[in-house]
This record gives sequence, C-alpha cells and structure tokens, in this order.
Amino acid sequence: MVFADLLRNRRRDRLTADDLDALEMTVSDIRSLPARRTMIARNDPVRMSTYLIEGFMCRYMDDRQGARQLVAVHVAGDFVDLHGFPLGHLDHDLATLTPCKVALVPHSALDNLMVTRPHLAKLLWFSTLLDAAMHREWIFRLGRLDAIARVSHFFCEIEAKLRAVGQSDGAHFQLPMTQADLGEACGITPVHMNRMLRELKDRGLMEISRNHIYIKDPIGLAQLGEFDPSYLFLDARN
Amino acid sequence: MVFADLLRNRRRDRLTADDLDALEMTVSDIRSLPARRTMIARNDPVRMSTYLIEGFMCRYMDDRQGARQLVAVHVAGDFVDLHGFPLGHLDHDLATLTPCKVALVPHSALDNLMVTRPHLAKLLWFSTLLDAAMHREWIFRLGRLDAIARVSHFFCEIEAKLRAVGQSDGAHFQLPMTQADLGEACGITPVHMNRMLRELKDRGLMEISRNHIYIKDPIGLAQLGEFDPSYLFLDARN
DNA sequence: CGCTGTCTTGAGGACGGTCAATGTTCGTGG
DNA sequence: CCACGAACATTGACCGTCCTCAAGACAGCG
Repeated sequence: MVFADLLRNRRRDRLTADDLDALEMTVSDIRSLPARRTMIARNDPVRMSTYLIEGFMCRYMDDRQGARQLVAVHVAGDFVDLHGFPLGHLDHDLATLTPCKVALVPHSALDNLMVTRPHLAKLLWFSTLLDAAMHREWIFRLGRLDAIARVSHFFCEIEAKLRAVGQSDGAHFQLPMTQADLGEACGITPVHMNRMLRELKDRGLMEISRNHIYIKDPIGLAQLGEFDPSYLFLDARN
Repeated sequence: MVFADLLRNRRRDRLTADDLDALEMTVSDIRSLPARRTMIARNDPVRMSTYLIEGFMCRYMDDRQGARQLVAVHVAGDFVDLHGFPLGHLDHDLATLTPCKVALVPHSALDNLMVTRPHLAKLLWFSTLLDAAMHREWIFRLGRLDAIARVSHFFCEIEAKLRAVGQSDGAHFQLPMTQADLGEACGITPVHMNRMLRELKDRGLMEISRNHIYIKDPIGLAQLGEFDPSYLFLDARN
C-alpha cells in the first residue's frame, strides 16, 4: 500500500477505498533515492509529482552567497511536490536528507483524477494547502520568535508530524538533520543553534544526541515555542 | 465583470470565457467592507470564500503578547481565502487594510465547479499555490535577509503584484500601510522600519510619503532585496 | 484648535553573528 | 586493530544589527 500514510490522522477518513485504489493506479514508478541529493532544481519543469513513502526530504532556497533557507521538511506520507502539478515548475529546490523511497505520479494521471474524482482532487488540494499552512507558521516563527523559541517551535512541529505517521511516541523520535540543517530551518547560524540546543537541555526541555531527539517536557517546549498544533489540521483524537 | 483581475497577467489566458461565466455565477454577494476590520478570525469555520475586487487586505497571526506577524498582503484580483474551501477553516486572521469591495463565493458552488469544471478548478488550485509560493519567499526573506534587504524585497514584491493588475507603473504606486504595518510584514520593529526607509531614501533607491511609494532605482532595489520575481509566475510579457 | 495616530530621532543594551580554535565521532584504508 | 581524514559539534571572545525605551515632531480630523 503505497499511500498508507497519506493524510494519516488528518482527513484520512474522507479518503474512500475507491479513491485510494484510483490513486494507487496513478503511480508510474517507485524509486529509491540516495541521501543528501538535490532531486529537483528550481525552475525545472516537472511532469510528475513525488510522494514520500519512507525517509526525510526538504525543500530549500539559496540566497546570493549560497546560504540555504529551508522552507519545508518532509516525512513519510507527504506528497512532497504535488504543488508542481498546478504550478508546472518549482520555485525552490527539493532534496533528500536520508535515503528515501518515493512513488512517482505523472501529472497526466492527476489530470484524469481531476475529471473522474473531484472529491479526491479536493483532498489532494487540501494536502498542498496543509503545506501552505505550515509555511505560514514558519513565517510566524521567523518573524516573531527569538532563537530559543524558534528551535522549540520547530521541534514541536516535527514531533507532531512524525507522531501522526507513527514515528514518534511523544518522547522520542529520530531526525536526520545536522545542527547546520536545523539552523537553516530556523534562520540562525550553526554556532547559535548549538548554544540553543544546549540551553534547551539545560532547561530540561529536550535533548538531542546524534539524530535522536528526546522530548523531556513537551508542554514546556510547546509553551516556549508558542506552539499550537491546530494549523496541522490533525484529527481530534491525535 | 467581477473577476476581471483574477490571475491577470498570470495564467489568465487559460481561463476560457465559459470558465469565467461559470465563476461569475457562483458569486452570492458583493459587499463593501470598512477599513481596518478583522473579517475572519482564526478557527472560524468558513462556508464562503472572499474574492478581493478592490482595496487591500492582509492576513496575520498574533504571538502570545499580541504582536502581529503578517503572512500575506492582498491586492485586487486575489482570491483571498480560497484556501478556506479545501481546509474548512482558517489558521490565521483576515483583515482589511482599506475599505474593500469583495465578492463572496459559497463553497457549495465551488464544490459544483470541482465536478463540472475540473480545468477551472485546477486554475483555482493554482491560485492558492501562488500564495504558497509567496509564503516561501517570505520565509526566505525573514530567514536569510537583514532588515534593509527585507524591506527592499517586500516593496519589490508588492510593486510586481500591483503592476500585474495595473496599479503600478513601475515607478509609483499607492500602498495603504503604516510603518508599523510594514514592520509587521518584515519582522522588524516600527522604529527600525523607519530607519530602513530613510536609508533606502538616502541610497536613492525609493521614497515613501504617506501612502505613496516612489521607486527610484528598481534594479538597485531588487538587487539589494535579492528579489527575483519568478516565484510570482507572471506572464513573460509582464 | 486640540486630540490622536503616525513618524522621527537618540541613547543604551541585548541577542545573535562572526571568526577561530579545539574536540568528537565515524568511516575508510593500511 | 589502529591511523587518518572528513564532517560535525562545541566553546570562547568580540562585535554589529536591531530592539527597547523615551521624548518630541508632525499631520489629519473632529
């Protein structure tokens, strides 16, 4: 089942078995990608979209000196560049963080779905708008929070996303990002990211060791990061 | 013609006359809104979407102390909260900046369009993803640029958007935002915004007086703000 | 004509950046 | 099994950008 994690704990219930079957039929290829590789570059025309079955990917933009700004981090269950379907090309780069397993869906097949399955199309639209909601939260984070709060907020978001697909138990999960990567997501330097991680540890909120994240005090962390998960549109039970 | 500015100079050419007629039929009401009023609050369930015919609106989120972070500024031709259609509610507040004229489109009518006009639906999807592309650029701006560059970038974006709908000639346009508003868009304090505006004037790049913006050196301004309009998906001729 | 919101300017301080050195971990190959 | 190198993490000293606080000027509107 390729799309087992699609919208899992979001609006999964609205995806009928028929919808899912139709979606599975659109997959033209399943591919394994190496870690740390840019898969799609800004402005490349795209004819298929990438659904992430397994692994971590990210989207980023470069400034003039080549410094990166991450604009999204993707986990299993994310339709990573579905927005390339209506847009026609991407305005940013798309890269793997870890080795990944992805399903490729030709846009021609999605055009068919638009006609034959408007209800499914609306759910796919919804999933691209979830990303937009996260973008807005990132804007808020960068515009209004200081470094320690940004980092807290970031980890809260990732934890919530991973929990929705069963990869976090709320206290521990794996995240294959270096401190430099984390800095690129939060708009701070690697050096300062290091200091903030230490402070979070000193405050008893969370710890990080290699790629393992241990949330010691989820409530305190969310409070510090002004994190409210409602923008993730998670199911109530979650 | 309500939707005269919809996707104008974007992919207007792909909107057939039939599509436009069908879209006009969905309008249930045309309303005039006062300036500086929050129209939709975060988490309000929404049953209609707002198309902006005339005026300026913005979307924003508040931090715990009540300080605002703008996440979007909207001009005529923007389908301001179309994302509320697939999402069901908004994760932010929506407010007018000036008195506005808007068209209201019930979501039930949009559901019909999804079925009867998949091609039009895809263009509406596209328009929500334009907003997402702008969100990403805002993330980049806040994460990677310093204050003077953020301000430059912001004005370049607004100018490009207004030019697309015929409200800027490239050298002058009107923008009804106070320096505090501008600060809330760029993640800086009003005081520092004031200093940055002065520096832009001193450098001969642009001037602002009341609500009038005069771009003296568009190329220099774009360079300083690392602005590349490709994310706006404007037609080549524009 | 005075009130209110907006703009302007200055002084001082804090947060986060920069630069640089050192420590740690891990994969690779001898 | 050890030696080496590369990537990543850690720490310190210094500094600049931007924030805070505060006062005053200006403009529009009743």
